Amino acid sequence: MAKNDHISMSVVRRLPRYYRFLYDLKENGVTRISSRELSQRMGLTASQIRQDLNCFGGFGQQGYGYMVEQLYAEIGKILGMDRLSETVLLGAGNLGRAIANHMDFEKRGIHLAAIFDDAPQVAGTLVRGLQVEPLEKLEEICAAAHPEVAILCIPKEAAPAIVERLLALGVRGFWNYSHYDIAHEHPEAVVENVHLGDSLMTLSYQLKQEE
Amino acid sequence: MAKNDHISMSVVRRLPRYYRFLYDLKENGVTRISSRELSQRMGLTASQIRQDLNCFGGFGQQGYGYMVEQLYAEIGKILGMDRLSETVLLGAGNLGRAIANHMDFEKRGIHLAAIFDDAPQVAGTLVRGLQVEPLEKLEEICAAAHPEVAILCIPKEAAPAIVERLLALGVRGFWNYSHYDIAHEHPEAVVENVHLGDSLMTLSYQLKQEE
DNA sequence: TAGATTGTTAATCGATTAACAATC
DNA sequence: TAGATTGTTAATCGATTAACAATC
Repeated sequence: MAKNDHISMSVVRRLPRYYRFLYDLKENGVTRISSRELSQRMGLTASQIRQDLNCFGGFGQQGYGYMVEQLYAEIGKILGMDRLSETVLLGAGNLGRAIANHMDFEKRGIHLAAIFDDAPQVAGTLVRGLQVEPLEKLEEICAAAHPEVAILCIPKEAAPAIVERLLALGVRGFWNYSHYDIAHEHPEAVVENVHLGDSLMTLSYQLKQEE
Repeated sequence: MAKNDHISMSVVRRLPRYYRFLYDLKENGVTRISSRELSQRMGLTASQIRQDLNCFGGFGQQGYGYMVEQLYAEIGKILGMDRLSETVLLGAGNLGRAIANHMDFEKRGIHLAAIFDDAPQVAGTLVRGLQVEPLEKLEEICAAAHPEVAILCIPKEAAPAIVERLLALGVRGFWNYSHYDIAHEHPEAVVENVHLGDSLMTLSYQLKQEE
């Protein structure tokens, strides 16, 4: 499918946004769109949109534009939304429970198979219909579910040991809310960090500049 | 304080990570560090660290390195961690409540003054010691608290009207978990988007590439 | 066909890395 | 002083924008 084998992360990080805009266009009954009109709606240049899309193939039609539904489907495939990755969630504190309940996992290519936490307040409770399991059952449950993704909503201190166990169980990707630097310690892992505190501090910086 | 008046967002987004690493070094009793050693710990180049820091001033000492505690304090000041921004949270669903309970707001320069939600399940309940207020009290409460930041944990459809009201009340910065494109609609606002679904989709993309 | 818009190459801009003189 | 390491300039690399030929 890919025209080039290496696509820069700058491009990849724009794909989900294209995907969302195209979904909205589709829902609003728009069937075709030019790079120029999409660029105006998204606040990008038309040139960038055409460059981005052409990393993956010629999805448009010269003189005409892009078919919204087809382009939406193509980007979905590129992002891997045409299958579900088995996934386990580590940590059922405030954040872990909110992620479990809030995310549209199936629409994001994820199937949540199990949730783990040792804390007595949550152990055994139901979260999104799943019983929170103790960590000692990690190996047993993962041997059956074969997760390739783990979501880490655990404290930094707990992360190193759990990451080791998950890697040994075949987990390849981490959606990492902890401050443990998985990518640096395990270069073979695929890591997407979500550092909410960092994001908030960046907002603070920008506010300060405006004064 | 700033040497240059415009600092690129590429640099700014690295600052919170420096801040975290320096905090850990400080906690571990490290008093000074060279750009080379920090670069090895963080997985950056020494050159980039020196370039980044020099956007804001000469914090190091030639032949010696950087004083950890001093550098930590300087970056904190640059990020605005030396004061608290009054902040309101909109939306006390799964995500809003988790954000309220989970974030170390005070350590991130934020004071959470009020939480708003109209849903009957949460209206009037206590979240992080604050009573969830109905949206009709937004103007009254903001007139007293003068928030400059709003955290949006509300659905996309609810966002446009609420953003208008918040801007009219003097809010300048938005920590935006919704899919409403504030920055595009209101170029004068400072916006930091947190699009968790987008982040998860980029993880999915990266996993797919590895196969 | 004429008009429109893509796909793609070339030009520009910005960010990162390398090199080294300044200096502690 | 000699050694180390910064601050800063220059070189490289990568990403974005502009331009235009291809083509629907």
